[in-house]
Amino acid sequence: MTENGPVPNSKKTAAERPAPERRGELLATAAEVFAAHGYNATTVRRIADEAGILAGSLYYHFDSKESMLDEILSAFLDELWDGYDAVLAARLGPRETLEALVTESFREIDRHRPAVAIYQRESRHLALQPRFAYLADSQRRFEQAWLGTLRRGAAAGVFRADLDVRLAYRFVRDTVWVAASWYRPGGAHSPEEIARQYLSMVLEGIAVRE
Amino acid sequence: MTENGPVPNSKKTAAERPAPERRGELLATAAEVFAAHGYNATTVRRIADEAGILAGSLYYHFDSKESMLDEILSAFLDELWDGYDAVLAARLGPRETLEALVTESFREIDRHRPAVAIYQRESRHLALQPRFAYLADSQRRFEQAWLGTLRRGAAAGVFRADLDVRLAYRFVRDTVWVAASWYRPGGAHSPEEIARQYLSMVLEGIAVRE
DNA sequence: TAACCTACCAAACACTTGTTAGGGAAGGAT
DNA sequence: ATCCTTCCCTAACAAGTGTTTGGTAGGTTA
Repeated sequence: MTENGPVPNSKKTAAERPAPERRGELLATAAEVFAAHGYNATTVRRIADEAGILAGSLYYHFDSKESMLDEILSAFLDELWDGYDAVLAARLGPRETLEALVTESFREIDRHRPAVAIYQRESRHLALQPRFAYLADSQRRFEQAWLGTLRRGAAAGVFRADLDVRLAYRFVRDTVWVAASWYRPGGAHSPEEIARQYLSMVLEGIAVRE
Repeated sequence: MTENGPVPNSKKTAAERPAPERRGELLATAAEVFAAHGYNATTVRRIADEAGILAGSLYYHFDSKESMLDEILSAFLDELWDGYDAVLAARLGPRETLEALVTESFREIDRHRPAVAIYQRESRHLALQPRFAYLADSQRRFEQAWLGTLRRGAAAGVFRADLDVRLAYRFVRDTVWVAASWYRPGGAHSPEEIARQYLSMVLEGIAVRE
């Protein structure tokens, strides 16, 4: 029955994968626990507890703890790039592209907060494993999109040219994504409102102009 | 000899503590490994490997893995507050206080990069444990210092008053401290240079003024 | 009724974890 | 020569880890 003897990390094909509704619920609770306590500190028994089942029962739905993490992260990145690609395909000006990317990012944080938190915490060392190589790919594309926009803007005279572009890139990137560590859906501000204020700070600064 | 039978987390007194030079080296390598892989994912055998000794030998110098973490974090926070308190005691204007706090923060990142990285990754859930209650205290003082400065500046008309102050606080705080995740000592920019550019972005924005 | 599928449980497996106990080599002090 | 201190090793322990195996209640299909 199980022919995956010596082969590690064998993914089940879509055909033999069980009905997806329950999977989704379990992945959601797993993501929540991963985000709260970190991947390594999270035991499969804890996830199962939270879901109201026993640890072994998780293995009816998933190959391994690692494959849960894999599915959470790749689902998030797939959706993220759907949004980013739509923005980039519109070929707006640099400033409008930046605004759209920031807004889109906050929407993703709103929809995938646990996944974003996990990504931030674990992606650096996960990207070294072959299984999670797509994290490194994604990071490259990410840098390309943001850095390119900033460079275009500096060349076009809409962004300041006296700044180190890579510093500015990390500045904008970090500013946006660390929000996942404190953002709580259903809070006082909508994602769009947060994006508006963040953009105002990043673009205009917090100092009063004289 | 060891009278710490049922008492958990018993700290050794300064008198019975061994010579501090070796401790310092071991703490430095432990901090490096913690920062790279996360506290929970780091095994004491890994730390010992990196130090060229065996796992059990660590327990000649330290009570437990947790006490290593404790010492790393509290040493960092002690030094951080030495610097912050000096800045706050100077009673500068809001803008100058902000500039001094940011510059001081980047200096701390330069000197305690691993500790800062660990702090960011683990402080949230560590603060819940009684042993690490000082993390929560520190975070309260931290918020007080920064939020107070921003509020003073908004009232004095040097910072924009149309922004949500708490959003601005998190904005400034995060932009500064996440730098620890990519900063490498001895890189192209000195801490002061990075602080200068970050302050320029935070205060004036990255957009060109018309 | 019989066969089957889904989603779970109960119990164990091999392994890794932080930690401890006892010992010993090197070197300085007495 | 003896003692003491420092620093480490060897070898094990108990608890916790991810995972597997075989079984089973309950519903659906034939």
